Amino acid sequence: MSKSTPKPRRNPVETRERLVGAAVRLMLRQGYAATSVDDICAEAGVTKGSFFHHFESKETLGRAAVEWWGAFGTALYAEAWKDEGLDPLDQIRRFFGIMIGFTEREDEVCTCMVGMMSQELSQTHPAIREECARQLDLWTSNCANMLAAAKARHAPEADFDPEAVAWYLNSLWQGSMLVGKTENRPDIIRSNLRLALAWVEGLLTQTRNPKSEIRNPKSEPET
Amino acid sequence: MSKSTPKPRRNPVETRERLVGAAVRLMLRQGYAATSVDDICAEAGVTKGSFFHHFESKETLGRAAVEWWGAFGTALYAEAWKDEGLDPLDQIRRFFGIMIGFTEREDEVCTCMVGMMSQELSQTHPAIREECARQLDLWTSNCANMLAAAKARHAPEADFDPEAVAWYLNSLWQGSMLVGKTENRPDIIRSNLRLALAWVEGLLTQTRNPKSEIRNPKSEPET
DNA sequence: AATATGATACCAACCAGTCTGTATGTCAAA
DNA sequence: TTTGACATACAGACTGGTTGGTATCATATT
Repeated sequence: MSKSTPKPRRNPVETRERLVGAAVRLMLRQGYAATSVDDICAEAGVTKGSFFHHFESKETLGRAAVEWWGAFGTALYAEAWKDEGLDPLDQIRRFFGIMIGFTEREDEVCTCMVGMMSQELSQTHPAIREECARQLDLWTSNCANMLAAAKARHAPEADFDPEAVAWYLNSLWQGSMLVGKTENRPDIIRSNLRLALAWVEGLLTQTRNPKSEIRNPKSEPET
Repeated sequence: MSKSTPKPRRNPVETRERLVGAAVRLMLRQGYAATSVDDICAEAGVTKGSFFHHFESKETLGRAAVEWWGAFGTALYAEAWKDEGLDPLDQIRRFFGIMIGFTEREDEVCTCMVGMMSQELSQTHPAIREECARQLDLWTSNCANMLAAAKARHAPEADFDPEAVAWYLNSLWQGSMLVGKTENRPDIIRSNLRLALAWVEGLLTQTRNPKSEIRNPKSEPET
């Protein structure tokens, strides 16, 4: 126990983490462009030389910040699907519970790094846009898997496409955080999530779609 | 007819419009912070002296740009409710049709000034956040009115709160544009809108909610 | 003449990124 | 175990360019 890392002056791993953490904190509040490299260095307690030793550019750090947020989210959601044997519908319920919990943190605005960075940068910083897209893909495929499993178990006859529903829920979640932040009303987010969960539960108790003039359209991905 | 404004060199109204238009075009692409006053002046073909004659600051112009976008949107949606006698459910269908149309414009990214500005600035520029909130309020109350009218006419017994559903749809719309832009897949937006319309139609053909364990929660606005 | 517009030059602060130098840790040879 | 060469990690002054905003002056419209 004499060798328990006695606070070395140099700690490249920690320095990197501090920079990424500072970037997440500042950019989550101010956005990307309004956050200067100097701001980040000051927040992290690190100098500029160090910054550019670890990251080749501000954009590179931006990407790393989005990645960090993705890992953070994945860890949060993991609670929902950690139990192997759990009924997928209950997993979905937990999934919604986690999101609702995220709106209930004190003194923390309910917002998403991926949504913020993509909204601000998707048309000018392709590398960051791609990283954001990767994170959305991840969320959606996890969600679609739960939906597909729940459908197989509870309503194999139901007429919905798990992936389309997953994109729908992802969009609703992102938009809810945006609206909640704009209106300063996290209760809207919770209300939206409850309506969406009820809808999903409805989809999964449907044995045969009763009368749907409107059909679920085939998706048409372009380029 | 001799006095039909023979192209005066000075035209404060037009100058103002050119500046607002330039700001909308540039900020819609690059965001607020990344768009400089010089950029805007160049795009508008106007000099800086003129800029600061018409707007006291960049932030003031930002607000004006959000207002402009709101008016632009209102004009678009007006198509849905211009016919006095139209069945409110058909108004809603038109409403969705207008949004779908908005995703189908060629060479134009489907995005929203209000969502962009609010996402980037809501925590640092209160005045702009408030203007964005005003625009969302407008959209939502128009939408809620249609829903309430449709409910009164088609399903007075139905168990849903028009305002909550309107916020839900607003969130879905905003989030869909965000996700569609991130993924470069406008088809996701359309798919989401179709699912949402089907859901709304379902709500309105509901005579008595069949079995709803999950109830529509009372909203709890804070501060 | 008075005022509303617009043009131009200019400013101090700030920007991302570079450069040069120094401190620290590592590892192999002695 | 000591030494010393070397790569990594960090410090901070500096640079060329840009930022939002101002001061001043010119001209058009009333």
